[in-house]
Amino acid sequence: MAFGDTFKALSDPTRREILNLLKDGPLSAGEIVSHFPMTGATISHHLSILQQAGIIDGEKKGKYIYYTLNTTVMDDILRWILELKGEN
Amino acid sequence: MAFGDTFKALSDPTRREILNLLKDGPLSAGEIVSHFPMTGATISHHLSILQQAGIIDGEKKGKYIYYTLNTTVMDDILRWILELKGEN
DNA sequence: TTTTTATTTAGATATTTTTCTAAATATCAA
DNA sequence: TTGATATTTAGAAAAATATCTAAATAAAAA
Repeated sequence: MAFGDTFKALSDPTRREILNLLKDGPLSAGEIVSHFPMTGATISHHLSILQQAGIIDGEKKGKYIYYTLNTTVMDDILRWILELKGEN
Repeated sequence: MAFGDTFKALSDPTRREILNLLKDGPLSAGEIVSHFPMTGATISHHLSILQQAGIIDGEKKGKYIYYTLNTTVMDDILRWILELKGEN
């Protein structure tokens, strides 16, 4: 919800990789897990942190939970950086 | 030097506040310390992390070390976010 | 209904991070 | 040169983080 949560969420390489995967469209938790050498529990934890930070959304469809990017928080980050650069 | 270092550097509130201070121009380590309720050693550590990440530069002038923003790394972050948003 | 599949939650451990105090280094002033 | 000031480095403790295994929950399939 705050910048801290966002940057903290983005500071982990696994989580950034998850975002890159979601760039091409929604994926279920299991599909995401299959891209990493970690357990489902670990990836679930990372997904929870990303969701908490508002960077992704999860929607349950039957047995699966599909995750999608939500870039509105990213816009806040963009603005913060531009502000820092004095280009705003 | 990598995204990880940059986001990790930005994920701490004290460090973000330091960057905000430097937005208005260079400051010595001591001047920066005076804005926080932490010891000089702690702030020195934060400055080191920011410098390691390439977000600030430090130049020694006699007894003092003046720190300045270096926003070129921020441009990489900007591009990464825009890329994620598919606006690029 | 029972079993299987998808995902999360709980609890534990190892690593990393933040912060402190004390000591070290470098520069300036007397 | 001696003493004071500015800053960093070293080492330690507490808190946060990433990861695992095992257990819990929920939905689908048999």
